[in-house]
Amino acid sequence: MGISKIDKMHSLSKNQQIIFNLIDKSPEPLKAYTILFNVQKKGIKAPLQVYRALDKLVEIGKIHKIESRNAFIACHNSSCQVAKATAFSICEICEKVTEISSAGLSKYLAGFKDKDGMKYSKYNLEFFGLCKKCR
Amino acid sequence: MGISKIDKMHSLSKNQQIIFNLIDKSPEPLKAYTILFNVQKKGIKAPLQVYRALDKLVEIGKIHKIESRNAFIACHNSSCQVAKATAFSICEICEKVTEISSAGLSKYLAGFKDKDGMKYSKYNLEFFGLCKKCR
DNA sequence: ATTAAAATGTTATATTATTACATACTGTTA
DNA sequence: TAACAGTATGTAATAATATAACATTTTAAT
Repeated sequence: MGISKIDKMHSLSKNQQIIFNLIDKSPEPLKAYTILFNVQKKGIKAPLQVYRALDKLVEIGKIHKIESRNAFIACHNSSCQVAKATAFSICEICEKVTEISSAGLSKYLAGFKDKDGMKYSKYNLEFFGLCKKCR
Repeated sequence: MGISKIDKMHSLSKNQQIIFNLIDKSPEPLKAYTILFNVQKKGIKAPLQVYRALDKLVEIGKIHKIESRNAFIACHNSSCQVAKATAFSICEICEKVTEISSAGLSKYLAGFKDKDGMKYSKYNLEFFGLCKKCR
């Protein structure tokens, strides 16, 4: 992709860093209160502290919310600097969630216009099915 | 589309009918507790009665859940008999939600395979932007 | 009539998320 | 460096969303 634009430095605050680390090393999406439970030993005691950090991390694109599951996953799509174009596959048995990085898909959706010619600035797509292991 | 397959008759139960009617005539997505408030005069008193009807209505494709808003909208896409392929546009200012019926979009997504060749049995897509009125 | 599936009614509770308010930290610029 | 604005934190209370558990009734097909 040639020389990439320098990422805006979003140096994470203490709570943001703690919560991002937890989500980033988790193999599965984490729910807010699971996160809360896991960071209480680090001094984060209240739901609001978690939600505030989650909101910010979503805003800057470090994590994504899986809307159908009310859970959060670290961004694994290097091209996604902001939370504006997300796609996931979700296994309906084991609940494994994977972020989909498909240039074709993102190009198609970013260019999609509805019948009134309206284009959209963001989207979230969740695919459901059975993962390899569960079939 | 020629002679259509006879729809399986899902005659709605009393609670299902009451709740579907309310959602169907609403110009905007309704939340579960808004529904509850509005049907209490009809004898539906508890959240669970609402959620059970909602679950069934979603299952048979009469309504859809807008996941990012925790709200429910009647299906306005004649081709969608079951809740397996849904796409919406959502205005980030006025929160107007419209179901998108695009043959091209549904064909593209129904045929989408990820990089492992995996196909999915369902999807939900939510586009975000500003509607005509809000721009 | 019997029966299985679906739907209902009711209470209690679990889970997810926000409001309100006070305080502290960070980086910029006058 | 003082003042300021923007961001982040801490804390308590509460609002909003959703499900568990159990008893009963209705529906629709034998």
